[in-house]
Formats: sequence, C-alpha cells, structure tokens
Amino acid sequence: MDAQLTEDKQGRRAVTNPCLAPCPIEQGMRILGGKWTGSILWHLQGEPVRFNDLSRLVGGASKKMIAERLRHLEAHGLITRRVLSTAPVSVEYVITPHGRSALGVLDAMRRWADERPALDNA
Amino acid sequence: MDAQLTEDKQGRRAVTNPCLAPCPIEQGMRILGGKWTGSILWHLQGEPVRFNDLSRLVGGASKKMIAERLRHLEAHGLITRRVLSTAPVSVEYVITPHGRSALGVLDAMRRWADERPALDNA
DNA sequence: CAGAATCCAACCGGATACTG
DNA sequence: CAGTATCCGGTTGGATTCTG
Repeated sequence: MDAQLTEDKQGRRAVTNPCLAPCPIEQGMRILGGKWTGSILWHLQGEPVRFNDLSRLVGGASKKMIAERLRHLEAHGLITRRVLSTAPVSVEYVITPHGRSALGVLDAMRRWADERPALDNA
Repeated sequence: MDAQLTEDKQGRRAVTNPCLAPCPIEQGMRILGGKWTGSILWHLQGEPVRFNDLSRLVGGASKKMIAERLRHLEAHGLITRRVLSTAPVSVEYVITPHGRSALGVLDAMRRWADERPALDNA
C-alpha cells in the first residue's frame, strides 16, 4: 500500500508502486471479511464453543458455511479445533492468541459501524 | 451481536438472541470489506484523486470495479464526487469526514495484517 | 477523460440428504 | 454430534467494446 502518484514537468502522471493485490488491507479483509467470519470469531472470544452451538449462535448461517469458515480460521491460525473424547464425539473451537489479536480489529469495525451517521439506508 | 448461550439444570443448551444478519461487524464489513474498497479509500486519504489515477493506483482492479466501488462509497457517504469543468471533463473523488473516520478501522486492519506471524501461506 | 453496457466464466452460498 | 457431498441458482468480477 505504498503507491505514489508522481507528475513530471509536463504534467504527465505516472504511478510508481501501484497497490498490488496482496496489499495489507486487502489481505486482512480476505481473512476477516468473509461472510460470517467475524461473527464466528466474535462468539469465540469467551469460552470454547461447540460446532452446533456456533451454528445456532451465528443465526442465518448454514452448517456448510460454519464448517468452511472454521477451516479457514483454523488454517490461518486464528482458532484451534479440539476434539473431546466423548460419546457421541464433540468438538470445541478455541480462539488462539493470534485470533484474539484480530478481535481488536473486529471491535474497531463494530464501533465504527455503530456510531455511524444514520445514512446507511443504502 | 449480543447472543447468549444458556444452559439449564439438565445441561440442555439454548440460545437467546442469535447473531442476526445485520450485526454491526457484518454491517461494517459489507461497507468496507468489498473487494478494492479499502484500497480505494486508502488512496483518498490525502489529496483528491481522479478516476483514471485511482484505477492506476489500485493495481489489478478493472475500471468497472473502480466505478462500482466509488458509487458504493459515495452512496454510504464516505466520499464525494466532484466534477471539474475542464476539457475534457475530469472528476475528482474526495474523502468525507465520515470516510476519514473509517480510515482508522482500515489502519487497524493494515497493522494487524502486517504484524502477523508468517503462517498465512494458506 | 470518465465512465456505461454487455458478455460470460468462476465462485459463492443456501438447501437438502447422507455418514461415522 | 459434527460434519461431508451434491445440486444449483444467484452473484461477482474480469475483458472488451462503446460513448459524450
């Protein structure tokens, strides 16, 4: 994200360092911005939560989505999957320190969206 | 985002207040999280920028996307479109105070994505 | 220059059914 | 319980072409 717009004596514009795809903002957005991702992580900020409980907590998301986003979060090291030896088997998802650091970003997002001038009817 | 997981004496779980779709995080994400949206707003934090310059600054985005996201940002009051009476016509995009408030969120996102433990090969 | 219009392939995500 | 598998309509977004 260090693109610069320069201009020569003739007033011609050129760009050095265009903001290429893996720019930090886009990168972060692709990790935290997926549908339901924020909500899921949010619900894990306290105690570990089990799969079906999560799908109930995140109203509206299909189990397919929950599963997919959980894999995604795990792949990025934000959560940990923990299988409990019970019958029937139960699985807990736990937030990692790295995942916890993301909650700050999510909360900034939440606060921003909350205190917005109510013109977001669009 | 105020869902609660409760448990009765028999250990049965129930959820009150599931996290419904318009939860603040998701809301904010739908506004700032669209592809290229962050980058575009980021590049407007200084001086006003013109359309083609923007599409050059945000490397990889098609003009169609730039136009679409610009209208989106304008609809949400984050930027302003300003037409300059020149020949040929030129258009500037300017960030609004509200848009500027979003930069804080974007920067939190950027910093988080930057200082991450390098395991995001996935 | 600043877009709008069109086309189309790829992906997303919901519904449903099935499994260990 | 905790998923996976499959189907499938809707949306996304890039490429290209056209316009005032």
